[in-house]
Amino acid sequence: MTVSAVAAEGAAPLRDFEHSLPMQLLRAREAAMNRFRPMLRAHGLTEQQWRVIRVLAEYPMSDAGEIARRSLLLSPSLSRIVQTLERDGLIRRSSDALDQRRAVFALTSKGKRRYEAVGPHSERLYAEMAEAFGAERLDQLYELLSEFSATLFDSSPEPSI
Amino acid sequence: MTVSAVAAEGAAPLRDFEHSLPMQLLRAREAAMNRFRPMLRAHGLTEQQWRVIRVLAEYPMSDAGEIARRSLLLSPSLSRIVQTLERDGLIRRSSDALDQRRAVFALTSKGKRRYEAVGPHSERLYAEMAEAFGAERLDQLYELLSEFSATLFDSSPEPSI
DNA sequence: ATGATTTATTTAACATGTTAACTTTAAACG
DNA sequence: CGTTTAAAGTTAACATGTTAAATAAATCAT
Repeated sequence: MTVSAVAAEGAAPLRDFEHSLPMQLLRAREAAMNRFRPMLRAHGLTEQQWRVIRVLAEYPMSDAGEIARRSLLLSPSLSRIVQTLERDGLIRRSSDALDQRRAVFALTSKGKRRYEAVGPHSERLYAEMAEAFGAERLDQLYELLSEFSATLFDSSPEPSI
Repeated sequence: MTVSAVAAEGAAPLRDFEHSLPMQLLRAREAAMNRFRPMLRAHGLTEQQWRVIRVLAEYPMSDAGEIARRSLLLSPSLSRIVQTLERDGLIRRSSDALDQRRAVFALTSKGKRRYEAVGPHSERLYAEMAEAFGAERLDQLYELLSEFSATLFDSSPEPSI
């Protein structure tokens, strides 16, 4: 009997949650990130700081909302992270003249150098991961995950009306 | 060109990391947990506390190491969580007579009642999720994730020798 | 047995996750 | 216009994530 077959039976006892999809998602992400974190740490960055830096490398002058959305960070977390990155001289904030509520951010030259120093390592680890698992299966997994996220965001149980 | 095809080309620029597998894993997990967290919060539990309670419901008298492994929590996190759960009267700790380093934990009757109160809601949300995405695809995704984790844990770049 | 080493767990320190409340500025409305 | 409401960020408070160090008890090796 499959995992979801168990879940589909209303009368079944609680399925073994260690083998639930949310736990497998967590396990898979940990498996992936355990390869990246030591490298990032060696460059003085956390995983989340690196996500913010990458967003700003691709989309300079993003405001906080855009950075948060692209990096999958909640705004309170992002708010602290940009303070740290600014303190460390990796990013620079400037105020938007048209909307005083907004601040826009960009990498400093130090931030760009950091990005260029870390990037190749990130690429290498990703390529190793892709090779270990297989490119086709990686794509298949990626597609399934995309559809899963899209399905669940659409069918939200409590719409935020 | 596929995602991993981009990653496989050494000379390619940094792929769009928002569409990397680690980000999709994060997105998918958030999509799933956003359905569970409000319910857990209504019962006065965090996601991690609920994971610990479920382990103890299935495996009473587990020691900290076993709980940590089964709930995918690092031991420092678990150490704080069991303190909170003990303070709230949901679990009870007792010392192992054979190994004084270990403490073993079990649900109190209050903890069991909480488990029985939350369980059906958890089941229902999981079943809704399975129905929205489709049972077969859910199983397919689960299997791919299992293989992914197994592959990456095996081929660890820096063996902890 | 006793000193060295390993194992289990906790503590420390800092960063982030999560929800709620708050502040400030824009936009909407009368 | 002035008032109200909505939007963008920040702060607050507590919980967890992450790494390193510390503590204590068991095991190993003389």
